[in-house]
Amino acid sequence: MTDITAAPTAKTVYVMRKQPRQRRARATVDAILEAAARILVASGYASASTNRIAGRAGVGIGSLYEYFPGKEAIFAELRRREMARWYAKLRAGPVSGPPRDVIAHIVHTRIAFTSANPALYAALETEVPRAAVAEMQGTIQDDFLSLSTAYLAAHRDLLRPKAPMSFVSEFLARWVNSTIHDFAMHAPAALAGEHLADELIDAVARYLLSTDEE
Amino acid sequence: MTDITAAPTAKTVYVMRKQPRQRRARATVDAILEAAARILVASGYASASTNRIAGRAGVGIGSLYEYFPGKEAIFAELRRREMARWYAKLRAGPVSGPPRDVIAHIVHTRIAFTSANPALYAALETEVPRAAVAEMQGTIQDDFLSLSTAYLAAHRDLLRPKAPMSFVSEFLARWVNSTIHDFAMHAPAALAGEHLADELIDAVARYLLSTDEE
DNA sequence: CTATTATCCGAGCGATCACTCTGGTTTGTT
DNA sequence: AACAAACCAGAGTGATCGCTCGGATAATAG
Repeated sequence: MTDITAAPTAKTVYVMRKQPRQRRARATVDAILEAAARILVASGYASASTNRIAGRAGVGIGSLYEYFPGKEAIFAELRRREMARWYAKLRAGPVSGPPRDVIAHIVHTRIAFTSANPALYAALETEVPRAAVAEMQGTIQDDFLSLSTAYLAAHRDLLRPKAPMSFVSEFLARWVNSTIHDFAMHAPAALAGEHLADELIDAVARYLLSTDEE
Repeated sequence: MTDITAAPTAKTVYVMRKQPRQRRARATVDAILEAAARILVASGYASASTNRIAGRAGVGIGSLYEYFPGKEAIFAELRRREMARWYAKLRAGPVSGPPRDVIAHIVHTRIAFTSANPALYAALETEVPRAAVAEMQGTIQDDFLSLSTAYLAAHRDLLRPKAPMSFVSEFLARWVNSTIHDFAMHAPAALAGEHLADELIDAVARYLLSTDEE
């Protein structure tokens, strides 16, 4: 006599069971992740069953569960790797220097990251339940934020907004990030054009700095 | 001999099968939608099965399928109703007049809408697969955009940006919308404060208008 | 009151799901 | 060569899923 209105007990484990040690095993994991990405893009999260992923990857279902405790963990790992790629690129550019250059670098990097594999990015952001990646937003996203905060603090004298520095920093990070994200979702064609980057950089600069030139 | 790697045939019908005609039936539909919302918020989209929704709503599973062709249609309808509420509020305020007033009205309305039922809003936006609501983005969202476009065109002489008007309009709509959305998702506490609205209005005004005052 | 239409119900069906378990194969070590 | 550890495989299991169908009940029309 089970109560159908009750919530099923969730396990919520989003970490890999173990890391592959041999080259062969690393290839297996990569194949699983690639298959998961392909199915996700083509058919959505709901139809990306573990059996189907394993089948497409050319590995046994047992091998899949050797490394991943469940379906969510696969996509969490997929997203983790994508994010790491972005953050590396972000760190590679000018993270200190004239504000306009830093702003431009961040905007361009963010757009480039989104454009690299638009379909996968969109699917990861919209199809995969947020719970599966909630933990990760406490790592990389926070790093991004603290980077922004540190930069602003170092250039405090140039800044116009009189709201608390901590808020301005968060406001900027979310603004840039979410706007590009929104374009990527609903108007991906605009990512390739020049207007988006130009206007965004312009808007941020006008908000952040006192208007002196021109 | 079925191919496990193949995608299952999707039906993709997101419209109600029929509208309830009697009062009794309208109550049934409302109960279903409310139960769906509650379960979605409490346990997520994945565990919001049709059987569970019907059970929680206190109606037979057969009644549910009398009005909805499937699970997705329920949440599509739920979202449709939420959106209609927002758009009505938007139209109720000053949609013409001094730019700063209009900007402020849009920002405040948008924040208020998100704050009305934060948990439901968040769940609808993050848990429900986008495919289930893609069609709707062609109706209300477009209305919002055309409203914005019309206003800008009417005040062309005041505007500073030299990018094409059509782009500026889209840029603004996405910027405001996505920024508030992002705060609602990841830092809902900030919605209640004054900084978000103030800084957002300020940033938009500085971007859109020539800096004269101060 | 009768006929018709609208509404409601829930047992149960076929499909699919996530995941386990047992046993075989490859790789590395000594 | 001998052994252990890492890796791979996939048939099968129990649970759950979305959804149908046939018939009961209530509202409305004539």
